[in-house]
Amino acid sequence: MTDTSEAPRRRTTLKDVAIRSGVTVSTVSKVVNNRPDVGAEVRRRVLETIDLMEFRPNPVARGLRTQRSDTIAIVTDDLEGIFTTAMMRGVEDAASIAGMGVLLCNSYGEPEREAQQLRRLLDRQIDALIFMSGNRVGPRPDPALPIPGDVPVAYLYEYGSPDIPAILPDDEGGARLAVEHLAACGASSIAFLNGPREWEATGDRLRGYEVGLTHLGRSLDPGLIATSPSWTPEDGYHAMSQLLEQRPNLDAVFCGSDDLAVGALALLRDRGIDVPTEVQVVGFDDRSLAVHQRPPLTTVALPLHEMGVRAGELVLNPRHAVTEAPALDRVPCTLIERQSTRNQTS
Amino acid sequence: MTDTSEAPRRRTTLKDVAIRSGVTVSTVSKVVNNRPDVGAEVRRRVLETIDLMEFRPNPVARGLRTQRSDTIAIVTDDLEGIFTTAMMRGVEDAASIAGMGVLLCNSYGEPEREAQQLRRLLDRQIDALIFMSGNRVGPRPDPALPIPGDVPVAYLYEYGSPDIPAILPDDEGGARLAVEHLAACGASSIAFLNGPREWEATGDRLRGYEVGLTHLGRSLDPGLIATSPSWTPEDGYHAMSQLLEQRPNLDAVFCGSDDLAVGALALLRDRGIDVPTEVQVVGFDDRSLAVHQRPPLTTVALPLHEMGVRAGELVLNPRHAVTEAPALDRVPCTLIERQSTRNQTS
DNA sequence: TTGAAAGCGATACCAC
DNA sequence: GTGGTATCGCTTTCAA
Repeated sequence: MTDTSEAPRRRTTLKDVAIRSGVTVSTVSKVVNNRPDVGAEVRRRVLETIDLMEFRPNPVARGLRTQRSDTIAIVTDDLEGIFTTAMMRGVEDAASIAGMGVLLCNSYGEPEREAQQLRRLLDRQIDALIFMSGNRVGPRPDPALPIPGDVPVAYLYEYGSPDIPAILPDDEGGARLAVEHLAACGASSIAFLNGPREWEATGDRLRGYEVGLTHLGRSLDPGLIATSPSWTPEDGYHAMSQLLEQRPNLDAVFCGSDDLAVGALALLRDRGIDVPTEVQVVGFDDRSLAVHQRPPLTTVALPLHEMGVRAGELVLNPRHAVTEAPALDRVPCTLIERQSTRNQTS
Repeated sequence: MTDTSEAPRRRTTLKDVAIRSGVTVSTVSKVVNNRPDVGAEVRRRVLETIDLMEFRPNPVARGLRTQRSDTIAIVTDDLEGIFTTAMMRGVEDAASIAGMGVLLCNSYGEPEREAQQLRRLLDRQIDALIFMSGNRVGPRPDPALPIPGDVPVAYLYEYGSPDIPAILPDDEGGARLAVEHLAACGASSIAFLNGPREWEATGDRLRGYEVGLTHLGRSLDPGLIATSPSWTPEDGYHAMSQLLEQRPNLDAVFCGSDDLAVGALALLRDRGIDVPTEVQVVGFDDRSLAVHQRPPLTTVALPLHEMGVRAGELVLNPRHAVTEAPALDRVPCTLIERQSTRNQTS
C-alpha cells in the first residue's frame, strides 16, 4: 500500500514549543491557557512559535491532569429521529461558545446499552450529560447508571425524575398560537385534526386548542375535533374527510402535525376546496416538507434549536439550576406564516 | 438542590488496588492487561481486589501512555439517514469484539464541520476512522483533513479516492435476485419501477434487472421500465399506472424501493388487481414498513449490518487491506420472501 | 513575571 | 514472577 498521507511524525508538544521559544513549559502552558501572569513580549514570542510549529495541546494529557474532557455527551434513544439533528446543533452551538465539544451516543432505547455507554462516557471524564429523545416527548426512566454528582445532567425533549431539569417544547402554547392566528385571519369555525392520543404532545396541543378558543370567547364543539389513528398523511386525509362530513361549514383546520396537514391539503384539493380562501390550514412541527406544499403550509415550528441551546447552557452553567431550578423548561414555539392561511394584515 | 446521586468520591486507581492486594502497580497493571508473567496466586488475589474495589482502568491515563483510545469513530453526513443505525450497529458489533468503542460524529455534510470534527477526533487519538453516508451511496471528496498514515480509514456506503477501501451494497446483484425470484415464481412479464436516475443505486439496480432478464434468456422491453421522479409512494403510484397503461399484461413488478412498492401496491389495490395472483410485487431496501403492507412485501434487503461489520473489521485489521486491498467491497443483498410474490415451491 | 518540580493514572523496560 | 521507575504531555502550586 503506497502511503499517500503525511508521515506520522511525532506531534509537537508543549516542551518543543518551550525549547524553541527559550522559555519553560510552565510559561508556555500559561500562554496556552492565557493566564495573565506572562510578560507581553514573552507571550508574543511563544504565541508565534505555537503557530509556527502548529502546536495544539494534547487533550488527553490535559484531561489526565484536569480530570475534565471539555466534552459534553448527548445520549439519545434514536439517531434517526427527525428532530435529533436540529436539537444537536443547538447543543453544539451552546457548547462551542464555551470551547466544548459534543459527543453523540446511541442507546437504541435499550437500558443495557445506555448503561454501557454511560460507563464509557464517565470513564472518559465527560463534563456534562444530556439525555435526548429523538422524536417523541415523554417520560423516561432514570439514567441506567447513577451519575456522579459533579456531572451536570439535563433531559432534552423528554423528562423524568424532578431532580433532573428538562427542556421541552411548549406544545400547548404552540397550539394556541395556531388557533389565534387562524382567528386573526378571519376563521370562524376552526377544526382540530389531532394526532394519536397515545402521544403526549397531542394532549398538550388539544389543550392549547381548547384554551385558545376559550380565550377567544368561542365555544368548543366536539364535532370540530377529529383524532387520526396515526401521523400519516393517509390518515390525515381520512380524518379531514370525516371532519368535513361532520361540519361542512368549517373554514379552518389546525393539524397536529405537518404530515397530517399534508393529508388534509390533499383531501381539500380532491374536493375542489380552495386553500386558503375557503379553508385555511395550519400544521405543526415545521418539517421541511411544509414549505413544499401547495400552497406552502403555515405551521407551528418546534423550537428545536433553541431547546438544544438551552440544554447546552443548562449543563454548562449548572449554577443556574441550583438557584432557579426550573425543573421543566417549556420553550415557546413560533408560528411560521406561509400561504395556507390568509394574510393577517390583508 | 438535594443531591440524589452518589458522592463523587475519588475513583479507585491502580495504586489503590496495588496497596490493597500487597503488590506493586506494575503487577496490577500486568494483571489488568492479562500478561502471562504473573503468578497464579497473585493474579487471583489482584483480580479479587479489582472487583472488590470496582476498579476500572482510567482510559485517559492509559491513552496518554499508549497513544491509543480503543475507539473508532464514524463520521457521517446524515444522522437521520434511515440506514445509519443499522450500519452503526454493525460497526459496533465488530468493534466490541475487539474491545473497542464507537463514536459517532455528524459533519452535516459540511466540509468545514468535518475538518473540525476530524481535528478533534485525531487529537483524541482515535484509532480508526469510518466515513459513512447516511442514506445514499455515491462518491465523496477526500476527507476534509489529511489523515495520518497510521490511522486506518474506510468508507461505508460511499466511496472516493481508491486509496481508501469502500464497503458498498451489491445493488446490481440484489436486483438480479429480485428478477430471478419473480421468474422462479412464474412471472413472465416483469416490469421495473425504477427510482430517480440521479441516484447512483438506481443505475446499478437497472443493470441488475437487465442482466437478470438477459441471463434468463428473456428480451428487454423498454415499455416495461418506468422511472419515478421521486422515491415517494405517490410517485410510485403514478409510475405504476403508467406501466399498466403501456403493458396491461405485465404480471410482476420489481420496484426500486419499498416506498415505490407501497405506491404500486396502492394502485393495484385501487384497480382491483390482486397481489400476488395477478401481479407480483417486489420491493427494495427492506424498510420496516415492508412487513406491514397488505400483502406483506417481498423485498431485497440491503446488507446494512453486515456492511457495518465489514467496515469495522476492515479498519481494525488493516493488514487485510495491505495484502488483499479490495478497494471496493460489494456486499451481497438478500431476498426477503413475503406474500407479495407467489411461493416459489408451490 | 518566570521557572522548578510534583503530580494526574497508567504502561513498559529493566533489574532483581 | 515481581518490583522500581522513567515516561506519556500537560497543569499547577510555590519559590525565586
